[in-house]
This record gives sequence, structure tokens and C-alpha cells, in this order.
Amino acid sequence: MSELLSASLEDYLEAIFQIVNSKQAVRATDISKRLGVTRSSVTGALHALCEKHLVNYSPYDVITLTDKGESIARDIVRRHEVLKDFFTRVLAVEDDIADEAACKMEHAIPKKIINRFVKFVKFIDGPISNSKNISKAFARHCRGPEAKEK
Amino acid sequence: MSELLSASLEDYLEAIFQIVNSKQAVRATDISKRLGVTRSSVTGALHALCEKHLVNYSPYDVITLTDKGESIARDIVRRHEVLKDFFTRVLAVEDDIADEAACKMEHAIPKKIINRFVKFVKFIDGPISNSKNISKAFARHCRGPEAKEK
DNA sequence: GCATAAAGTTAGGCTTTCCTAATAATATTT
DNA sequence: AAATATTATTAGGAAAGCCTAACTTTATGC
Repeated sequence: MSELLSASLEDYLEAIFQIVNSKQAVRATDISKRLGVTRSSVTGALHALCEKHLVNYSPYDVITLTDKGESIARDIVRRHEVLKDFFTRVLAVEDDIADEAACKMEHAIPKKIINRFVKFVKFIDGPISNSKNISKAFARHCRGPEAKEK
Repeated sequence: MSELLSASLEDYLEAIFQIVNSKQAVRATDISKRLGVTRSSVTGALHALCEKHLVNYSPYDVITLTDKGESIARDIVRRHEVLKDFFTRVLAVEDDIADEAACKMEHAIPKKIINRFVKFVKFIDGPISNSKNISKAFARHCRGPEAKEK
């Protein structure tokens, strides 16, 4: 049933989500411009996403996300943002490079590691523990009382 | 000329490199087992890599990396190791999850960010600066006198 | 050294993802 | 409202990457 999404389809879903949240309606042209593909490629992707019940689609009609589609899109956006945030705020990488990298890497990163990134950034942005070794302190912190995430 | 390698071809190149370094000869079967694809897929990939002058290949003959192939393979392996190292040693992620994630993410990460990961790990493993904020301290460190990497 | 097994290759097909070109539907302009 | 422009779809095709099945070459065991 719930097969994995390809990186390409994840990109389309993400783009649709972003466009919905910045304009009212989503047009194939918007998606095509944002992703740098032709409109006919967009039509093809919409068919695929519709078959997976992630978007509501019928020819010449309005494009919307299903609940499931939106929830998956939110997850993709989160992965993107966590990575980008780490690259810019922690690794001090330029915004455009960080964004481009996050865009490619977001498709490959497992939930557990994304959650660890979040935890780590909170950890080092918080008051520094008085330990001499941050890595070890963080590992200890992960093993600590409130540990155990998936 | 030097077109970009697909994630798939990078995986083949990496596998060949690893096998060379653990055994003497590389056989298609070894590659096929390591990557979980059929032998015929391996043959196809070898053709592609040969055309790009990254492996020396002719039917039924020994498989070796060209100088260029080996140098690219080393780079892929480095990306893999830097990521895995960060995931296990800093984020305290289990070895198998870290390895699997690194394996997928290694194809998408730009040189600049890999280098920043290395720099960051060195930074936090070294003597902690007396600053209150590690991210800011690291950013300052990157901007510092010996900064400016590509 | 010959028969069998293992390894490697080729042929042909399928899926994904993209493209171009032609056509159809919708919007806009006058 | 008719002509034009824009947007969307379809048809058809290419490339990458994988597969299975059949065949060839090399290696192994007796």
C-alpha cells in the first residue's frame, strides 16, 4: 500500500505545499517554474500523486493536497528546514548553498537523524554544560532520562 | 566533458574501490552482492563507467579503476565517512542507521558542507572556547584568519 | 581433458522521469 | 462575442537503471 515516494515526487509535493501556502491556488505553471521542469512533466507527476491519493486532481481542475498529501509534505518541508537550519546556523554555510544541499539531501535522511539534528542544535544553543567534550556530553544527554526517540 | 556522476554510478565506483581495497581482484559478482543488484546490472554500469574513463573494462577481463576513477572514488568514500562519523560520534546515532543514511546522503552533499562538517567536528572535539554560544563561536572561527575554503 | 558449475554477457522489457510538439481548454483583450 | 494569448493535456520518445532469461566464457572437479 503506502509505497515510498521517489525524490522527484517528494519535490513536487513540497512545491505544491509551498505554493498553497503563499498563494491561494496552485497552477501547473507555478510548479513547473519552481521546479524547472516543463508543464507536461508536472501533469505527469500530478497523475502519479493522484494515484497515490496525495493530491486531488482532475484535468483542468484545481490542484489541492489530500490530508495524507499535506501531512507528508509537512514532513518533507521539516526535513528541509532542519537541514538548512543546521547548515546555515551551525555550520555557517551561505544561505543559497545550504538551501540547495538541503533540497537534495532531504530525500535521503531518516527521521531519527533529523530528530537528532534538532536535539543537537537545541543542545548547543542552550547553556553549555560544563563538560570538556561536547560530543560526549551530547551523547550522554541523548542517553539521559528523557531519551528514547524513534 | 566531465559530466556529473549519477548516485547509482557513484555507488558502483565506491563499491569497486572498497572491494579492491579488501581483496585483490574485483569480480562482477562481488559488486552485485554488495549493491544488491543483478550481475547484468553490474555489466551495464561497468560499460557506463568505462565510457567515462573511470574504470578499465573489457568483457571477461579484470576490472580496475583508472586514476581518475580512483580519485573520484576516494572522494565519495570521504563524503561517506565524514557523514557517518558525524552521525555516530556527534549525533550519537547507531552505527547501522548512520551508515545507511550516509550511503544515501553522500551523493547529494556539496564539498563545502563536507569540509564544514570536518571543521566543526574538529572544533567541538578540541578545547572548548570560553564563549557561551558554540554556533556563534564556530561561525567566528570559520570567518577567522585561516578561513576561506571552497 | 571433459563435464559441470560458476561467472559474465547480451537481448529484450519495464518503470521512472524527463523532454518536444501538437492539441485542447480556459482567460484575456478589444 | 470573437480573436488571441495563456495554460494544461496528450502523444510519443529518449535515457537511466533495473530486471529476467538465454547464452557464452572461464573455472573446477573428477
